Amino acid sequence: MDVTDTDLVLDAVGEPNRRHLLELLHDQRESTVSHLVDASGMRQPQVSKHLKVLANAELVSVRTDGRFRHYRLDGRGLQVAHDWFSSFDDVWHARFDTLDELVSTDPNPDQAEEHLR
Amino acid sequence: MDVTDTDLVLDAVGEPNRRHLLELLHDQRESTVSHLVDASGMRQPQVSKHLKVLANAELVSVRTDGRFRHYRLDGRGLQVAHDWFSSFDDVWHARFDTLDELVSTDPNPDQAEEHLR
DNA sequence: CGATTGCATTCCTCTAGAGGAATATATACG
DNA sequence: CGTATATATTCCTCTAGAGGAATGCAATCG
Repeated sequence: MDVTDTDLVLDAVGEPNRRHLLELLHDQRESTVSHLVDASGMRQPQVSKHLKVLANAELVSVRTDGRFRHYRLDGRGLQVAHDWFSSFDDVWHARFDTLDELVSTDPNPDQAEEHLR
Repeated sequence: MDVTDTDLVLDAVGEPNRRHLLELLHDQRESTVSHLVDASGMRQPQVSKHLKVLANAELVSVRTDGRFRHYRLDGRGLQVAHDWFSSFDDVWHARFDTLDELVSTDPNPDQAEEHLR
């Protein structure tokens, strides 16, 4: 069981505070650690540690400027995750197809909703 | 900090064995627990427990048939996750835009790759 | 009916990893 | 220089939750 990119990315995103950091980074083009500390309410060491995990999954990248580190979102990791979920798109396509079918053919749509999800 | 649908879904997916179950369910339209036990190599109680977490996040649904439970993917949870990552699509669009720009204007693309990610 | 099968649940244990405090390191500033 | 600031890292603690064994509970089979 080797750890793939997808594993790295989805493991990293599977933590609420890290998702919060990603959302904060989405607003500002670029953020320093201290800004993320203020905005997130977490303590500085936690922010740095979470950022390390995110960077390792290529979900964020860093630019060093003096004693500042400017973090920003990294499209590579984000796209890996997006693609993984996209591979399931047939599931919700099937969902709408079935719904269309029901609406157009079933005179009593209250029944037979088994597994229409 | 209330737990949203997105939190429920991404927390659930943030576990390798649960992702494995989702992938197994993607192949077969529908699977019993015992089939998932065989296919995953996990023990029955773990499979049942993971399925419970997935069902709670609306990532799978169940159909009961006698003493069998037929699980299948649920488009609702999958789409919640997909949508969350889609909201970041501007990040990788920006990435390709910048790449296009470099390719078309920069005579020496080996430099200045800072943050092109 | 008893035995078996399919699955859920309970209880226990154990570990990964999140959080906290202190410290290290590097840069800037006076 | 010494001091302050920005961030990373180390070490420790503690808890959520993953895994295992046993059990509960229906439904089916003979």
